[in-house]
Amino acid sequence: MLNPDPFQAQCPTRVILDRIADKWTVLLLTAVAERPTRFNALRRRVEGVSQKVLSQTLKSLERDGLVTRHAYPTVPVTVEYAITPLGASLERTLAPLAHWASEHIDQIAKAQAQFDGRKAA
Amino acid sequence: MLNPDPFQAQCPTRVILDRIADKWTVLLLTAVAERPTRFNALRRRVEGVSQKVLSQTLKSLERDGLVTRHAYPTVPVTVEYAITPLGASLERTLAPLAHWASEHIDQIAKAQAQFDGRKAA
DNA sequence: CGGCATCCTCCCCGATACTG
DNA sequence: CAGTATCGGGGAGGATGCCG
Repeated sequence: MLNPDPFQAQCPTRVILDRIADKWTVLLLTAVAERPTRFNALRRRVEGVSQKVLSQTLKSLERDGLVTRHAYPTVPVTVEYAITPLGASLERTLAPLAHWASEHIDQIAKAQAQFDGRKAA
Repeated sequence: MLNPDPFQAQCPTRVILDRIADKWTVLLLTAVAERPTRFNALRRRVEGVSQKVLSQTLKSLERDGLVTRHAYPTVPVTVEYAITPLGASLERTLAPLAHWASEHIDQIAKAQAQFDGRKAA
């Protein structure tokens, strides 16, 4: 069993955090959770993600069992990514963060302005 | 008002995610939320964080109004970091992630092993 | 359409040394 | 004790080109 202390390197919290705390993972998990989506549709949906990073991120999401990848033998090939039950449960625990963000973004901006103002003064 | 679509670059979700989705921010927020803590105590509590990155991360947490920094004029100086109400509310929305992590870490490990097994085969 | 390979750049982060 | 300054490596991630 892993060390449960959330501040030790090998505890579950740290391991999960190291996996999802990057620029795109949470965003893509959320996007795929909405509905099954094809590669390029995902690329258009999530503004700013490059093809390479999208591919990489989806692959590690697949590896972790959070999304599935299904290739249909059409011409040209169609690839659809979908959420798994495991991924959906993670997405549900992350969803409140989006709500928190919209409700508190103004407070953050205000705090930053105050902090920067004190520095300049 | 900011764009509420969570997949556009300037929406609150993206802004917040860009701020907290790094290696140490969530961890330090959680640690400080437990109790007010001094710099070196924090450093010992959170295994593996370097002095420089701890200092940087605390400063940006302070800038965002998520933690406070209070210096006591002792000799040598004592500096204590504490959570703010804003920081506490963020920490509460992040806390379920730690629970999710301990409950599902085994499933993730299993999915990874299966994925890697298929690749090798 | 959905990738992989390659190259390259930036900046995150660690190590070390020094300061009030 | 609580930082700042400096240096440097490595990896994340962007741009481009090619392929099934």
